[in-house]
Amino acid sequence: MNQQTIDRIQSLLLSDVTLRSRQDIEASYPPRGLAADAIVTRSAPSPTGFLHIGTIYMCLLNQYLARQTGGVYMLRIEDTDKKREITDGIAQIVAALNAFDLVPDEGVKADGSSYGAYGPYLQSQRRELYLSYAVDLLQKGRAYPCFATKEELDASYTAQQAAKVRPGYYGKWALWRDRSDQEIAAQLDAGMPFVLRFKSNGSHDKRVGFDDVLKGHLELPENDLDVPLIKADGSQLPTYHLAHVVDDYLMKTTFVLRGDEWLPSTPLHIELCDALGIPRYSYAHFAPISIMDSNGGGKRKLSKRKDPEADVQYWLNQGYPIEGIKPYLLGLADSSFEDWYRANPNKPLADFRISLKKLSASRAPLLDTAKLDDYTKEYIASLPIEEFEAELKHSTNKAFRAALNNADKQYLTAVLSIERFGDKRRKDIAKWSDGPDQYGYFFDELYEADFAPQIGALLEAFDTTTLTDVCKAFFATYDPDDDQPTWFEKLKKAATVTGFATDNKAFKADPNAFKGNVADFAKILRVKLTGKDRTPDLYTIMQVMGIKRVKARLQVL
RNA sequence: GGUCCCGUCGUCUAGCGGUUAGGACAUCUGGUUCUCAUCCAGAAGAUCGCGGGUUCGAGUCCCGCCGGGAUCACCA
Repeated sequence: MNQQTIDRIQSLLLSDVTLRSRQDIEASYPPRGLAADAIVTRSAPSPTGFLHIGTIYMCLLNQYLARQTGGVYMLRIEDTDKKREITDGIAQIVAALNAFDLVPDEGVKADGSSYGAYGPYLQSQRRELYLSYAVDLLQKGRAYPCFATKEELDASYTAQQAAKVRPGYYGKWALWRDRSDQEIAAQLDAGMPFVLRFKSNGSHDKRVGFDDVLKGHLELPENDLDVPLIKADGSQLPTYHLAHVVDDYLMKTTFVLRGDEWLPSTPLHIELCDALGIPRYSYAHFAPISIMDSNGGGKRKLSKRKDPEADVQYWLNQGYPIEGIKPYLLGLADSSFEDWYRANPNKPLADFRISLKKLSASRAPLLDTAKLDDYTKEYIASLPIEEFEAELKHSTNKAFRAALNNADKQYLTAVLSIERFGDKRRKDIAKWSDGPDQYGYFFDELYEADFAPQIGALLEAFDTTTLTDVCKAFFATYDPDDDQPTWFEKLKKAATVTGFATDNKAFKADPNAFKGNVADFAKILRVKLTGKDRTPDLYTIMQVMGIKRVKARLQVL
């Protein structure tokens, strides 16, 4: 292209922004003056859909690495694809980061406004910056306009497949790379839109080497693709590639931590850095969270489309406590976390230091619900009763919430105190949505509505007379003032009277001689009282419920 | 298909030339004078993807193969 053509392209690119010299721009992004080993990270999600659990994972990693080195952790919103953007995308991201205590040192707020000295942190507001660098490339002969239509590109791709060559816009397949000034002028005269492409000097047969922080020294084929730099969709916004290289340069990112799906495009980013004359980045490509395919397809990357689990909201809606999810994610990132967590139950999670060595060993962390449940059960069991109560009262189950709020304060405390102290705490709640099932039966309205209907099915092995006899025999001697051993002695006596075995050996020797054993006897009482066959200790339940309620539920009038 | 990454119990992993291949979660058994959970004790579970080398000796180093994953958009 001659200078005239170049200048014409430039003025088209700069139709509504003023060109800033790189010197001018770079002067307003001074060095950060941090210690040499301080890591500056950024996470750069795009507001294009629900918030991916992988995004939270990435932010967590970025925050830890920055914080533990006295560095800076930034949030940059990559809103360069206006077609896919959703309306409250940014607010969603910010809210989730808040909830997970991953608030960035610099970044954007829910309303999209930036905070921090290296902003703006919203890419759509940095357009003149990208355009200035794009023009720099254009003037240096490292960028050119491409007027190829979708159809032409598709045809090219088809031809490449037929010829069994590597697909892509490169070399002789780069349709507009070597067009004459006349041809370009003709398109421009006709007012055709163009995409500004990078003019690659690389060769697929040569290799670039670089040291990945996590994967070690890598030798990849050089980039030879003339990728789009500035879109032709009318937005004049950059593609990820240009944006990444420009932003991280200006924002002084020292550590580009990103999912390893980016590995193949790293040679391109290196070439872009070289073409722009800026230093190459330190890349840290980590393995993204994967999942076991429910259709027997084996392990694969979490998919936004196929896996509801990929959506952070999926976990939050079910009431998984964030304080339980976070340690789980930390364990995924660094396998030494589990030991640390156990050894330091009272230290804040922020005290843990993620080791790069361990992170690099984390190859394909699998989202394992059973293990997550273990973490969240442990967390919920460890909660002080006041917090436990407060969280349960946030339940999404309306009736349960009402029951808790209307309950007598003393009664509620007694209910929630069951097996919540000492070493043998109950660990049967993994998520807050489990609350109604575990505690609902203590409240009469819920017992009637949700639990009593189950009784028949649970006790179908016994005939009605037996059930009546059991309840009567037990209640005849029941005294709430009895201590636990006395209570149990009486229970055994009642069991004997109604034909149940109290000697398990005798029962096992001749089961037909009895209606059941003590366990069966207790089960009848348990199910009558709670509508469940799995509950905490029966004695305590009766103590908490009070004699009136016990009597009513055993239906002994 | 090209390119790259990866390959130790069901799952996540420890391992960094000599180990009875360790742990966690899950599973199972027994005990904790009532169920479940918890807790305690214990069990089972890995021919370290396969085949060749190098070495006195290989999960650990080298080569080949196989398998899985990622990527090849005006999406990030």
